[in-house]
Amino acid sequence: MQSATTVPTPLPRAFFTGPTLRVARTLLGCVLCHRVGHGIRRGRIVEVEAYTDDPASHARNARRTPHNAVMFGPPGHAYVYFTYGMHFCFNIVTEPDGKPGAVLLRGLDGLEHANGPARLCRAMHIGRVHNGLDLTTSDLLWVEPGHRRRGERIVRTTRIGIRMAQDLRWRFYLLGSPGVSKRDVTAEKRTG
DNA sequence: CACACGATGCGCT
DNA sequence: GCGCATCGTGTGG
Repeated sequence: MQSATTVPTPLPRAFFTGPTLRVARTLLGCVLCHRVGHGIRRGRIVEVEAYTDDPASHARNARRTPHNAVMFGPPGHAYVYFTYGMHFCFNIVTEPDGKPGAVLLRGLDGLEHANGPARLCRAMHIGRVHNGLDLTTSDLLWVEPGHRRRGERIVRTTRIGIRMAQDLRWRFYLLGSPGVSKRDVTAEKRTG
């Protein structure tokens, strides 16, 4: 049990510098933290997707634009974008500086209505102002180490809501977690 | 400058 | 399963 006055212990930059797929898997079980008002809002990460310079990514063709520039920057920063005229999505930048990569957070446990990337942002009060924020040095928004429970399995399946590269199984979630936005029963059987 | 459309979610059929 | 809200961005004329 942690006291309310505990100083943040954010995951260090080295955690996010690795290959996007590995960082994505490793983020499962970690805890996203945001100071909101007088308290800290926390959610356990239970569903993620990896994006690099693949055809479904905002950094497709490794093409850098003002909009996706954060994805090319140093790891451990927040990449927040606005979509469908009303929703925000929250990513964490991966890979060494100069190489594009990010992990989209799609589901949290421990909060109501934090399943799905847009609802996650609403539940965590994350928005446009957080784009580019360094999560490894900020005392406002950060990620803390977590753990997977004994026997807790990772399901590996395809990403959601994209048209390109639908064959890639770059979505990962924790089996049985209520914060998962969309289950894949077939993939769960493969998991065992 | 016009326009198509999206890493979504909600309500209705 | 389908339509739609609502707007920033990329692309093409």
